[in-house]
Amino acid sequence: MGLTKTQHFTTQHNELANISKALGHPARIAIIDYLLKVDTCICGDIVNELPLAQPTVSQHLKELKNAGIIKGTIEGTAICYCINEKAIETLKQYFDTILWSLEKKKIQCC
Amino acid sequence: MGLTKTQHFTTQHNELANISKALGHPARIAIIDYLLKVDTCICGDIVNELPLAQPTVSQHLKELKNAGIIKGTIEGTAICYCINEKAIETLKQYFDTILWSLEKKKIQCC
DNA sequence: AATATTTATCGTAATATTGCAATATATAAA
DNA sequence: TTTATATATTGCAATATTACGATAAATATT
Repeated sequence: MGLTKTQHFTTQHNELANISKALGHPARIAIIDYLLKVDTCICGDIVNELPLAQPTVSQHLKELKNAGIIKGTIEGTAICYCINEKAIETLKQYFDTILWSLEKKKIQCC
Repeated sequence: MGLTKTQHFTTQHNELANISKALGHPARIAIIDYLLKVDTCICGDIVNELPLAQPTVSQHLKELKNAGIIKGTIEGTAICYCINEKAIETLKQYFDTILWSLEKKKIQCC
């Protein structure tokens, strides 16, 4: 098979899974790291920072963009990529909620 | 190829990617949701909660366990699964740091 | 011991992901 | 207009993931 049964799960579960999946590759984590490090948003040199060929980097950027984690706008011949704060906020809140739930339960059985 | 160039990235990047990857499937998000919902840690009925066959659920549980997101101990004939707070804490801190970095930069260019 | 119950593992088919060379596209500079 | 530069797309090979039937393993119950 290899085909996720997306339609059998809730929209919220699918959305969270999609964002997480987009972060599920070291290259994409490295891209985010780099975007945070540089001062400017013009990020044409991401390719030089990563140990991957240009088409591969382009593909990873596309996936991050599709998942809503980064935003990109054309700036002449370069592309301006930056992090979409909203997506990070969503994830942070999700994990905050989990931690809050765990505190409330106070069951430490395992 | 299909083979991630793990060795070309930092340990931290790989670790974050691994945890994120483990969350990158709606079934695994649903499992976490259920673990938070139930009061007891004995979770033998996860299979009945999910729209997937027992071997598939078992496989997803294994992945969550390998990534350190859940912990499981044998309780007689059943297995006691629960969330590993530490893993969630790691993720939360990661996103907290990102948000904090974004605030500091205050560049809203895209 | 025999049976039931619960979870794990194996094997396998279908699909997805990763990575890159080659090429296309699109703008900037000469 | 030609050339250089930057990014995207296509096509493809290698590997990974998803899902499940069949079966194994391990304990509880009778």
